[in-house]
Amino acid sequence: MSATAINYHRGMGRWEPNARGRLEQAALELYTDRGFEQTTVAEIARRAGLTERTYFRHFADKREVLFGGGRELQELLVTTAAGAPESAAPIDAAAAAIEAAGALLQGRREHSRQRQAVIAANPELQERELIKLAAFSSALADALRRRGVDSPAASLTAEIAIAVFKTAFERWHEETDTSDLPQLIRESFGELRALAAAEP
Amino acid sequence: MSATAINYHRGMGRWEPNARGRLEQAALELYTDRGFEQTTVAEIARRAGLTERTYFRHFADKREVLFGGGRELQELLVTTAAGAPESAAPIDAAAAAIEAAGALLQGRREHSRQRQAVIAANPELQERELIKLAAFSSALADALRRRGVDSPAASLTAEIAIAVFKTAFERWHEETDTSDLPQLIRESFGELRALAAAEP
DNA sequence: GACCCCGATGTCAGTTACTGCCATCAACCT
DNA sequence: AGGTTGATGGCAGTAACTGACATCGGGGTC
Repeated sequence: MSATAINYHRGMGRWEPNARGRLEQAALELYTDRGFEQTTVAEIARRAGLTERTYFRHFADKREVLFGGGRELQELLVTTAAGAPESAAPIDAAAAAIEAAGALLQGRREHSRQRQAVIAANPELQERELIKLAAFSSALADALRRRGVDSPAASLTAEIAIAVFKTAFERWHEETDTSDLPQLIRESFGELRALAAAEP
Repeated sequence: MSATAINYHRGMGRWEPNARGRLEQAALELYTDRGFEQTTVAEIARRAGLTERTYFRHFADKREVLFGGGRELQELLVTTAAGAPESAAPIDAAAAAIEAAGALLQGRREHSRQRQAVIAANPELQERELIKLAAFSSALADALRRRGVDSPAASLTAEIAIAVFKTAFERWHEETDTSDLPQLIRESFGELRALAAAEP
């Protein structure tokens, strides 16, 4: 196992490297230009220098090509929640996890915005987005349970944390100037406390 | 416009009446018995005494046949939220709406359980369920805004209300005895206040 | 009652997402 | 040198969905 990584120069191997990444970029471009429905998988593959059959070896379906980054985000959520101080209340551990995820996204603002514009234009893509968020919620709830939180409370806390994230994320994309996503998340959690505490 | 309804006896018209309802029932049966993926739209249509093409005139796709009842529920949510006392806080108006929806579902417990079992067994159906819930959330948020609630607060409150509904709905299906969904919803809203108010 | 229109359905052809199976061939291992 | 592996291509097949046109009983018009 000497220096195997040496072989990964452009064109050194039998195929161009990073086929997956090329597919993701080609898809985002085509979905942006023509729209999701007006794009065929064959076109995406052709632009990436591959065939349709190979596309489906990298992604389960036509939508999944936009959602590859989810795993990374989910792991960050889970590890951050798990790493919160023992003394932190469930909602605060969840808030810390959401903030960390926000900090990660802060770096890729333009990419995130372009991707979100594509998703906003198509209900099928919104469905996929929602089930990914539900998976985040489920993973976060598991992390809270590992902290000793009661099971239904963990589910509810995680759902609420994701709901807060959604509203902050939306605001972040709406704002024209370079705004700070973690800051927006903190503000939204503040709103949450006010709303839930409200007595008529 | 004399008694036109008289014509709606079984077999009196050119076609059997209630084609839509027959499709819904046939689909639920087949999805329950063989599973969603193992059922074709042609089979559903055949069991309902119709053709595949006619199925797609009643429902936009293979999944939608399970989600016809959504409009009714959404209207109840909106009208209940709108009808809450002016003095009620946003979260309380939302809670009242969710409770009313729960009361409606309480009547169809067995049907709801069978439907939910089918959905739980298939990710594509879960995606559709999630986007329907998101639509409920959006409609509820609009109703709150019409009450004068600040726009982001309305979104967040509605999202939280739906999250509470989801956890209560899940518990309702898990319990073996005949439990009361509105009661479970009230309990879950109580939990919410405790969680959001928690200070470490 | 002859006529006509309408609306729900049927028929058929076509596109496209997705899958299974087998072939290819450069890199790697022994 | 020879066998193995892994990413790819090619090809045929299924099933979801769509558009265009045909059918025909019911209800209204005159």
